[in-house]
Amino acid sequence: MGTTQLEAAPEPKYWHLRTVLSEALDSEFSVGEILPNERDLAARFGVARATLRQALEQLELEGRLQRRRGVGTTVAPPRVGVAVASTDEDRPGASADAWQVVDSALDAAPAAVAGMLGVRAGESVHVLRRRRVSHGQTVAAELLYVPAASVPGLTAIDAPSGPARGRAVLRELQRQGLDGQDRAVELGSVRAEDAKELDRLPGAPVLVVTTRYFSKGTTAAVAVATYRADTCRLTFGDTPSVEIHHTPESHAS
Amino acid sequence: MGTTQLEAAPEPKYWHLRTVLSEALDSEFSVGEILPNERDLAARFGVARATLRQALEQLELEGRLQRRRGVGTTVAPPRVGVAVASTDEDRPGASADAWQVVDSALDAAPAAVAGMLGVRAGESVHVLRRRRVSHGQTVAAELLYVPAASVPGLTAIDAPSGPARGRAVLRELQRQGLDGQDRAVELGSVRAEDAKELDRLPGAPVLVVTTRYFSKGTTAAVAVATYRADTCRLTFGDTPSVEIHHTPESHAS
DNA sequence: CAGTGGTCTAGACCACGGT
DNA sequence: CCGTGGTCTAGACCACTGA
Repeated sequence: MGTTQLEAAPEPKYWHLRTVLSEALDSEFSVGEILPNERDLAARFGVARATLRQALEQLELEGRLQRRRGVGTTVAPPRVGVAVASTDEDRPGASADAWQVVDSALDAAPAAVAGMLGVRAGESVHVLRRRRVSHGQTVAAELLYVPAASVPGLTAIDAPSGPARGRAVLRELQRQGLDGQDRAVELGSVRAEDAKELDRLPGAPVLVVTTRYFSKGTTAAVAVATYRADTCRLTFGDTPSVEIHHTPESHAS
Repeated sequence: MGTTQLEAAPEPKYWHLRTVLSEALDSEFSVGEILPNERDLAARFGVARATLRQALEQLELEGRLQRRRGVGTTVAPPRVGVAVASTDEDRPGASADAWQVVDSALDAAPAAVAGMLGVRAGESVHVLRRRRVSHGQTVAAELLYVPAASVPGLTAIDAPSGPARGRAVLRELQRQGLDGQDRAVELGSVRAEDAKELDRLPGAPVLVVTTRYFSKGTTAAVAVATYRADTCRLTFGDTPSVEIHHTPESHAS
């Protein structure tokens, strides 16, 4: 290729590109602005499209870019802070704007979940599908597993499944009283099933938050929530949604 | 390619491959076992190496695989749970085994950090480099920013920089009394500088934990810690390091 | 429809680890 | 030194969006 670079750089091209583009984003582009298409950009930098894409991938991972098939690549807004540790997250009333029940049914608990719940693997539990919307965008999809034993007062008046039933389960769970929570955060990839709802392709990176709800010394429920890693910053603590300038590349010197 | 698959699958090859490999890992491989090399695997599945690599990348992201140049691809152990919200994380005595001070110096605070600390951008603050070791492996690198105003009692007896000075800063910070913390977790990529320490290539995914320490109503310090996303599960809450079966693909139905 | 990003291929060479 | 994964290329075709 050309003789543009004169550095003795053992630095990969895509990484250098990432840096160059990152700086360009800071200085020459504004949020929402659309970048030149990948073929043009690759040509402009004198690299193959695959290499250019590797750099774009990084920037998307860091929440700097947003790419949509058929549309283009745009400059992403700073990540939104979503509060994960609010105390009354599951109270249907208080959290109506944060979580909405999509569906509910009785289903077998996966082995990992069954273990945490202390029920037999494959035992049927309530499975609530919930969705979290923030700033007009779905930022998280969740599966909430509630063993029948945790909601003894649940009547059969409501339908056996559906959103209404789900809300009834939540109400009853809340009525039992929850005295503690326990969370873990790890990196994962979107299941094909959640991909559409989160408007991402299968395999896109997500932050998986596993929550255990305790009641009277036992694990009353387990929630597995997947947050879009590109657009979300999970906040914990007393001051939930303080706006912080985004931290693209882990931290600067 | 061959006529092995008979599905009308609009599913990408790499995604299908990921699933197949994932199941194979569950049933036919044990932790630490070394997989066939990428060229062989690609040939075996009748795909290009790039496609095979895309599948491996996914599995590595999910913490199922570990790839090392010059060595090979091995089956990764379940992610280790690292407690992030323990109350006395910064007490030098109690956390000696978790965090170790690598270095310390006075340096300009990056804009984002300066904003949180309430100091002028570029103002000189104590910058502590710390490292967290778990199960004999470095799982996190951290930069702790402490403005001079937060450690008024700091004497000039110790060296102006170096690990010893860092420990002195920590001691003094602890002596001032911290009355609260505030955390945010987001996805990022390893800086080139941290890459070596974490034994990862630049750009590898990390969980960036930004912590603000409060004292007497003001932000006394800010820490930016980057955890290896492939090997770590961040835990919050009362029961820190309970072993949970890993959750590879966000969650199973 | 044209234009975008997403997938896939079949090569090549490089950087690194261990022998 | 060889074998490994990591980078890079130059193409091709597909899936989706919006005019």
